[in-house]
Amino acid sequence: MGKHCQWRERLQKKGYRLTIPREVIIEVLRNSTSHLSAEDIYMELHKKYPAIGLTTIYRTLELLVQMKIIVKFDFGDRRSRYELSEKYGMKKHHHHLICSQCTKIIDYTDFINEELELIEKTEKRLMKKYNFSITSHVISFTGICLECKKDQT
Amino acid sequence: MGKHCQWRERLQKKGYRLTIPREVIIEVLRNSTSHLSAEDIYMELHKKYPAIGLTTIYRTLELLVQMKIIVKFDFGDRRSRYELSEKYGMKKHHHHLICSQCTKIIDYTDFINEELELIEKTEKRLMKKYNFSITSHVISFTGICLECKKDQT
DNA sequence: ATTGGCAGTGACAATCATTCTCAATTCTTT
DNA sequence: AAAGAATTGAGAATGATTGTCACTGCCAAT
Repeated sequence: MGKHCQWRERLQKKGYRLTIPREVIIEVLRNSTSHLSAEDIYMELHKKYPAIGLTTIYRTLELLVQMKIIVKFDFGDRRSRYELSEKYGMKKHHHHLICSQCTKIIDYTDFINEELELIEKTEKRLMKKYNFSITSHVISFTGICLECKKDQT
Repeated sequence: MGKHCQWRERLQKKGYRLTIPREVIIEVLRNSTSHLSAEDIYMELHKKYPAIGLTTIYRTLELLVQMKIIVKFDFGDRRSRYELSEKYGMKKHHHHLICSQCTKIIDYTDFINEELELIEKTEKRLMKKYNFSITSHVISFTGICLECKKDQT
């Protein structure tokens, strides 16, 4: 078992219980190729666990974000999306490529080291200058993907 | 008159009319220190132009985004925010520093050249690899600002 | 100058993701 | 088993955004 299982301990240490919804929501996030919305997760679970309500999904996601077990993203499509944070998931750090037409999102991990180096340097300088504790960053590129480019004659 | 006035030509060339709402919405964006939401703009205008409705604000903003005269941002507070794009505004290119507590947003222009150089290089490589026309990028850092840090004893 | 047509508009209704409320249920610890 | 707290689900409420529709104002052709 790698680090990615320690979320249980993490929750319990804070007095939260391990419940079915929490188990399976994390499971869904782990098995997916990411960027699921609350509704996506609900749909996915509904097959096997019809008893779990959407409200619970939202509540659980909020808790997990707060515990930094998952990360919440806002790509411009008016709904939040979630993915396991690196520490608890198996995915490598990545950034996003967003198609503004079909809102498809591509994760890329290329050239990431170079980016991260710069980011780290920048973070340090910004924290000092603006007295700001930086906890995370977002880098994303927006544009038009191949398929959408084809479509627009 | 600098480039920042050419949005009129831009609209007209596409067959759109120059109307009061369009004029004043751009004016508000130009005079503000940015990141206004649709409602912010509505409030601002309502004093002098009570006849302009919120719907028109939304419609105009959508049009201006489409024309790339303004840029739409989604910081995680569940409402879109807008700023003039560089080409039509006077602001220098900048990135964002977001406080996750009070949602205050700091624009920073420091170290931006270094960042842009890397970004440009990365964009080129990504476009090639993923067959993706990149039109814009977002870099933002999230964290806790000085004031909020103080508050949380 | 009239008219036809369409861009532009505002009030209001509708939508949709998310949050709130509250009563019921399930743990955990006695 | 019982108390007390955490967790839950259904449904209502919220709030930003979008859709509808009738009305207005502008421009071009007659």
